[in-house]
Order: sequence, then C-alpha cells, then structure tokens
Amino acid sequence: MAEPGTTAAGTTAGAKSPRERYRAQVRAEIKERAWEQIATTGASALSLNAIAKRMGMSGPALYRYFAGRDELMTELIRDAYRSLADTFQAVRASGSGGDVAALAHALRDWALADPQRYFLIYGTPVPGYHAPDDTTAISVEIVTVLLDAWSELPSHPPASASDRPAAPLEEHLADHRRWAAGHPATPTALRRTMAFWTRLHGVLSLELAGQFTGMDFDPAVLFEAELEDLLRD
Amino acid sequence: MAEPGTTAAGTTAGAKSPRERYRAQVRAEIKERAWEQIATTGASALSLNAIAKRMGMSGPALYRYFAGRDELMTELIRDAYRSLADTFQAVRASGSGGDVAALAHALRDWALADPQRYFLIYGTPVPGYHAPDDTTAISVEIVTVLLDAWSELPSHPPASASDRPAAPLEEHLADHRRWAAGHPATPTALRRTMAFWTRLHGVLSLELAGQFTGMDFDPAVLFEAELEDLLRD
DNA sequence: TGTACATCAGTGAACGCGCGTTCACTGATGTAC
DNA sequence: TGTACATCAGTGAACGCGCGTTCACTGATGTAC
Repeated sequence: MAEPGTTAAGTTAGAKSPRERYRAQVRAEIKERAWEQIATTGASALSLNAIAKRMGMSGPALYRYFAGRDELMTELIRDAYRSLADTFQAVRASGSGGDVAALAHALRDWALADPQRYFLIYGTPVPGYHAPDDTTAISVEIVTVLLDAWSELPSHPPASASDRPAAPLEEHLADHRRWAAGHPATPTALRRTMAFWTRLHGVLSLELAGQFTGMDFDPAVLFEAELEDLLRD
Repeated sequence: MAEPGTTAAGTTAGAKSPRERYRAQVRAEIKERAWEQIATTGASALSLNAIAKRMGMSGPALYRYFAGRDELMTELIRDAYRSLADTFQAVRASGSGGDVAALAHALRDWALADPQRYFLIYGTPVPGYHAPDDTTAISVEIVTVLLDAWSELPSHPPASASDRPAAPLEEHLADHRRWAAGHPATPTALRRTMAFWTRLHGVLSLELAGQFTGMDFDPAVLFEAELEDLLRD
C-alpha cells in the first residue's frame, strides 16, 4: 500500500490504461464531493468518511486514492490556487480585454462561483496548518499576471503626475521586491499591483463573508468603484 | 437546571453575593481559556471538554455556566464585537486625536492583539452558523463612530473637488443608506466610511492571514499608505 | 451563636456519535504464456 | 483462444479517540430560625 496516488505508471507517459483512467475518474469524484462538503459545512468539517458515504462507498476505500485526510486537503488547496492562476492566465491570453479591468472581473466571478474555494486560499488560517510549499510557486504566477497587466499601463494620467506626493510606499516596495519574483516592474506598477490585490480583496472578502447582508446596497457597485479608483490613480 | 447563566438574581440588582461573584469569576476564566484555545487551534475546534480539562475540572461542570458549546461560542462572538465597539468609542471619547487616523491605528492594534478574535467577526463564515442578532446592534455602534469621524472632516481638499467625477458610488450609497442607521452623513462621508472599512480590512486581513509572510516588506507601511490615501481623497 | 434545611458547584459514569486509520479479506480486472 | 497468475479496488470489522450532553450523586456553602 506504498504511495497511493502514484500507480506503477504505464509503459509510456501519455498512455492511459483503463485502470488508470478509472483511478483518475474516482479521484476526481472524491474531490468533487469534497468541494460540495466544504461548501455546505465548511473546510474544517471535511471528512473522508462522509465523502465515502455520499459516494456509496465505505470509508477505507478512499485510502486507495489519498493517503489520508491531510493529503486530500492539501490537494484541494493546491487545486484552488491552480484554478485562480489558470483563470488569470486565460484572461490574459484571450485576444482582447486581457487588461486590469478584465482581471478584476475575472477575480470577482471566480470568487463568487465558489466562495469557500476563495476562503480556502484567502480566508481564516487554521493556526497549526501550513499550506503546501508548491502553492507559493502558483502565487508567483498569479502576481506575475498582475504585474504584467499593470506594467503595460502608462503612469497615467501623465499630466497630473506632478501633484502626487512621492509615495513612500513605492520606495519601500522597490526596496523589498522579492515577492515580485524578479519581475522588472516599475515601483509604480508594484504599488498598483499591491493596491489591486488588497483593495479588491477587501471588498470581495467582506461580500463573500456576508458582511453586507442586510445593508441593501449592491456590492457590485462598490467593487466597480474600487476598480475605477485603481485605474484612475 | 433551567436557565444556567441567569441565577435567581439577588435582592437588588447591584449587590453581588459571594456566590455570584464566584460564578462571574469562573465564567470569565472559561472564556479566557476558550480564547486561548481558539488562538492555538482555531475557532472550529472549540471544545468544552478541552477547556474543562485545562481548568482542572470535569467536562460536565461547565454546564453550570453555559447551556452548551453553542452558547459559549455565541458569547465569544458577542464579546468580540463588543470589544471592537468599545475600543472605537474609547478612541473617539479620548480628548485629542479621536480622528480617522486614530481610529485606523486603533483598529490595527486591536486586530493584531488577537487575530483570531478579528477573524471570529470578519473571517471565513461557517456555512450553517448565524451570528447572534444583537451583534448587528453593535455593528451599528461601530459604523456610527466611523460616520461621526468622517462627517467632521471637510470634503477636503475643497479646491480640487471639481476635477473629481461625480462618483456613482456616492449616489448609490445615498439611495441605500439603511446601514447608516439614520446617521445624517453626507454621501461623501458614506463613501469614505465604506472605503475606510473595505480598504483597511483588505490590508489587515491579508496581513493577519499571513499572506504577506515571506514577502519581506512591512505590512505596516502598506497599511499606512492606504490610510494616507483615504485621507487624501 | 447554634442548629436544620436549602441551594448549588462539581464529580464520575454513561450514552451515542463520527472521526481517522489499520488490517485481513474477497472478488473483479488485467496480464503472461 | 484459453488457462494460471498477479494486480488491485473495495469491504467489513475493529482500534482508539474526543466530542457534546444527561444523569444521579456528594459535599461544601449559604440561609432561616
């Protein structure tokens, strides 16, 4: 029972035996049910036994596909990161409209499609738990897309650039740009990327957490206003 | 065993019998341990038995003080809201410096003092659970302090008010101002209050969630820049 | 001040529950000759 | 094409665990006369 998840691997890399195909299918269904469960009961209540029951299987059967609860959890987190990175890169690659506004809307759509997936990445951290290391690499992909998008924008509007004070934040970020992973962005692009992230996250996370429930304004208007403000700056 | 938590109530309201004093003490210690537990293992792992064990008592003993796990949880959430509201009102009441910047710094200090307390209010919601109703009243207190603070600021700077476009967000918020609970704030003050909330929450929650860990810049600088930007607008 | 009674904090045993995980097994599926 | 063997998905029983919660109880503390 060593190393579940990694089969002996068929002769060639691309070829999939019926068994391998089946394995992949079941693995996928386990994850699907896991997401459903997270959506209805929260990530901390994720349970292998409950998933198995919903699939009409016995609990131990899942150990053929995942080494345990932690491995499944880790995989889900990885998938969440991957999904956001793919979404961003797809927007960026799509012929027209791969600009900052398009990315912002893609982010909001992605978050609203599955709030608990969003929270799995950006939500309340579980004190003990540590995200898998390879997610940092995916984070770099995400931030790179943003840096690219902001970099192609001029320091707009060129005329009023004089009346803005020399932002100390830009200086600080330029001095501590390890998070940009070697991206040749200007200090202004660094600052704008960071503002994009924190401000949209601010509106979005409050909306997804239901903090605006009961107040009858439209969170979409708030989001749009923040985006406009980012672009105006 | 009806209605634990509400003793038969001594003759007069203010007088505290030794027994009542003792009850209050133990209740307080239970909550203290509960906070410790939340800080180390997360809110979802809150356990009456574990708290009891840490206090050197048996599990059932806690049922003298709380009707069950849910009641304790509810009380903690209420206390978290209360704590933030008190903090804000204290800043506001303090002779000098009860302005927007002071509130922002108080918010950050309050959040950093106990991140899990912050997340209990603003973090990932548990799908099933609903916050106690009276917390909305406390939320009103909090937002009122902010509206007060922003209302005493002029629509600064008075000169450049012309080149800003008539914000559609201000119109929208003015039309949907139920969340302001009857506060006579201007549309601009409404918008600024909302921006204060969402932007500072954006930076703060990412910082508290550890999203900036590894990137070596200082989150405080980011926070300060956001605050400056809010005041400049 | 002293005795009789009521109150009430805390205990320990017990309940049923669902969890993660292991283990020896059965039976179907695929592979080699 | 058929037989012998290996692989492997899935089962059911079992483990120990900690959880919330109830119940009948003991013993200390407070109250009334």
